[in-house]
Amino acid sequence: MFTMDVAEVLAKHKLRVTKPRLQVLHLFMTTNRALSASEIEEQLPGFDRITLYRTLKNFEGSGIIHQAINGESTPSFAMCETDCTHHQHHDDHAHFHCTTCGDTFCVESIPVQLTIPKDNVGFAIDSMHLVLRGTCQKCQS
Amino acid sequence: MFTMDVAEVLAKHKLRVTKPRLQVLHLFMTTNRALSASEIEEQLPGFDRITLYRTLKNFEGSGIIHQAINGESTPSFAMCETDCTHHQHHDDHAHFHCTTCGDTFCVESIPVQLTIPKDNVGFAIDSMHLVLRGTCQKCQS
DNA sequence: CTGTGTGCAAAGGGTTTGCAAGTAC
DNA sequence: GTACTTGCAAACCCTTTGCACACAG
Repeated sequence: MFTMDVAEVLAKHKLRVTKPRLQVLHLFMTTNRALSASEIEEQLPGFDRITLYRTLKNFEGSGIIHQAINGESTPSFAMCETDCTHHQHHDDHAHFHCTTCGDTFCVESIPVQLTIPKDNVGFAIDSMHLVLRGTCQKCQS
Repeated sequence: MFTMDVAEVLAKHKLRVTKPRLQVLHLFMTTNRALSASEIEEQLPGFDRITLYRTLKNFEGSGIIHQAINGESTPSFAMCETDCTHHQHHDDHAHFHCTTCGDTFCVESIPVQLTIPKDNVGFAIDSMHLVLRGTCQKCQS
């Protein structure tokens, strides 16, 4: 039963196992793209919106999900594929955003690593994000 | 007098020369970083907020400014360094965002070009954005 | 003169905070 | 039992829309 796996993930990250958290985490574990708060609300009718925002913040802080920077004003989140600690996320891949349907996908086939010389521009770079925008396969009629 | 240059830019993009547009454009032309709507409001006390949003949208549509994707939920804009047409912006460089002070800078020394194979992931890629996040020189005490 | 731009009010969407009741451990 | 979590209300940005007046060309 799926609840077992989902609960284990919560426990591993030292989060209390509650129904809202199980619902949201299960959704992420069965979705192959990044989700925004409003998309999650559509998938979980009746889910309390405030609880959702707090859940997302908790999951992100615990390293269960990472924010997929996609150039939109409303943030999307996706599951971290490997273990992430609180301060070091492993979202070292590009993200693609379809400007037609609004979906955001992790593109793990395009890795992103901190290869830029860190000091030749005077900035201390903590993270790099590669954002691809265009039209996804489904929307290419 | 600076007004001359600013007005010329507006005229070149076939925009009517009005006081609000001159103010906003002058601010962009004398600022070496990307600006959000709220930052512009701070710089231009008394400026009408609605007019500001419309001005930014007009400037972006005319290719005078481009949106600097920086991973924040509130968009920032910077001047296009070369001529941009309505549909093809030349913001082909990385953007750095300081997570301490919130400033966003264009990093023209790091070019970004559409070199990714366009079809090996099923996406038709229209634009690529490289976002660097960390601490700017000023905030590195 | 004509069409575009401005500025005010109002509304809309996303997100956060305060607090009492509920629940995981 | 205790501390954490939920869920409701309310508030808080940021941004857009409608409309009358003003102004650039």
